[in-house]
Amino acid sequence: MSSSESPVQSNFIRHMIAEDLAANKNNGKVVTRFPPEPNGYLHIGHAKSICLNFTLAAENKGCCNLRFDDTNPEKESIEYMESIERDVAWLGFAWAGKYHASDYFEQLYNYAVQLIKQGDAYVDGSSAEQMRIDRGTLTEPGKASADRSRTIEENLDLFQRMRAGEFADGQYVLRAKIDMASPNINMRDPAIYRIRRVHHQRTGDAWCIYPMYDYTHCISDAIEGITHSICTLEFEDHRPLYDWVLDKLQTPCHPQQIEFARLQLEYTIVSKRKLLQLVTENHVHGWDDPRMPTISGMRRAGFTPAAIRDFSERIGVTKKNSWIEMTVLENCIREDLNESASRAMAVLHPLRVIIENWEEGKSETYQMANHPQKPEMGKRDVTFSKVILIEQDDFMENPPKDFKRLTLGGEVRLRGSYVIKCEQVVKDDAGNITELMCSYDPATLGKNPEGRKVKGVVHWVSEAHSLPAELRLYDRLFNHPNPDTLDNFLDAINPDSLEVLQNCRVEASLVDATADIRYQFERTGYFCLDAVDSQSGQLVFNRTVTLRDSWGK
RNA sequence: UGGGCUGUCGCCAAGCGGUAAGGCACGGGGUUUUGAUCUCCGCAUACCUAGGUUCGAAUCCUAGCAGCCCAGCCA
Repeated sequence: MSSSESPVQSNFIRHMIAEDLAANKNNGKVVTRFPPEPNGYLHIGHAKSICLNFTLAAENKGCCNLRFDDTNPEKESIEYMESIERDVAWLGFAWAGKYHASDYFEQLYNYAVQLIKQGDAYVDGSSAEQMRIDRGTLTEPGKASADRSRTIEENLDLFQRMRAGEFADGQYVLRAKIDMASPNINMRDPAIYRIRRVHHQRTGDAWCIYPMYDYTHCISDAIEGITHSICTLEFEDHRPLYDWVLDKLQTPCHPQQIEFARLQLEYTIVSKRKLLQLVTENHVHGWDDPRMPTISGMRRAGFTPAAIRDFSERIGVTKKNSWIEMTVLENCIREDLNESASRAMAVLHPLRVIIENWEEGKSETYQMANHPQKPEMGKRDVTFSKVILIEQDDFMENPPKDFKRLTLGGEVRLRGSYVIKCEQVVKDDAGNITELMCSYDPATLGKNPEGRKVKGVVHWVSEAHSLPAELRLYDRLFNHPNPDTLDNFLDAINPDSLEVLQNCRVEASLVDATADIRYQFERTGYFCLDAVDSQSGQLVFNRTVTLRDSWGK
């Protein structure tokens, strides 16, 4: 991990683990797991969980497993599993073991049989609708199903026949026998197995009954010897069930479930359902669209694993629902890229500048530092010639008072090159500025002009020595801080979340750009080559984030 | 109105009875051939509220108030 990452700070889970270690609980071991359901792509919220689980294990000389919670084949797929593995690895983490809840289906079945034998589970023929009614409400206790008193023998027989496929989907369900009057609704005899004739991506058609999350998760944790089972707040009410199952069974161990608040980031959504909707309804161009808060989208946008890890550490871990401002994430990527990105020059909206007193056909090539504070990052060639391109808004005829760039009759420094002075503005019939006629001061290459101060610095490329490129400028996908609070989150989509600039010109050194090299296009932002659409001769760059701008363009 | 959880600066967050860390944001100064970076300074007599215990309370007790989660054969 890069040294730019923040030092670790205390949080309640670190405290708990430290106490467990001090008490020699779990023989001093720390084993965690990241347990995604493969029903979508990983997003920034998952990154928080991934970083938490892997980091906690690593800093305590423990290990962390990757476990797919694949108990609902209706929504899951191999494509999602592959993307998840790719993203976790990309974030920089190595799992100790890669498991699937489906690896445990046989054991899970045997444990269920055990529960039935103990009188702790029963087969219920109630319809889903009836079960819902019998469950009661938040303020009223539930009612027992008639099947609750079925004998153990009958339950055993029925459950075995459920597995054998003798019944229709939904005809029976296996329920834990706990307490229909519990104030905690999760304890009112929750279903732990359902009949579903769905092809499973890993077990094929071997099973027609599938275990439910609450029953599966705790046992999977126990089988893997997980010590600290970290999950999000909404599972807090499920902890009594987690513990109940493990208390009833002779599992290898009894992990401790710990809940923390999931990430909520302003101006984004992390609901898998909504993310999927953005993709299927083409509001974005796929799961890896750089505007998506998915790991794959952020990767394509140019985010670095180190920045995401740093972000996860900075936002902290608590049980408090909170909203993180976008600036925190932006600051993380800027901080990392400022250190590591090579500088280059790119002109987004070109304006021709003719250097009148420069000899026709002559060119000069300089070496420019790839990083102003890091000479070890080397240099690159940049060529200057008679016709150069600067940014349109780096010139103003009627500038505001604090304008530091080029004006008619004014001077400006061309970054890494000469100071030029604007002598004349050339316009077309419509009054649009088409060209600037300028002069250069030959005494200003590598040194300041004598007797006067030039405060503005502007980036540029030589028209003849630059390359055409498409630049994609991304802005936040939503223009509302919390789209989820709207009746329709799609109403919050920012119509200007993507601006495609087709006529950009970038310096020649960028022919060698690859998607994994990050650049700072000086004065405009951090960019990287688009991994999907860029081709040699047709460069496409994605803007990761702008530079901080205290002047406010 | 059942149960669970949470409440420290605009946004995060440390703090665990000894007198409010840090980050982001914001405001101001300096350096600068990126209006970037870097750097310096400022930014909660105050910890949801009200009582109480204590020499001393954000930390303990009591009572309120506010917010979040739970009634899938989803996870």
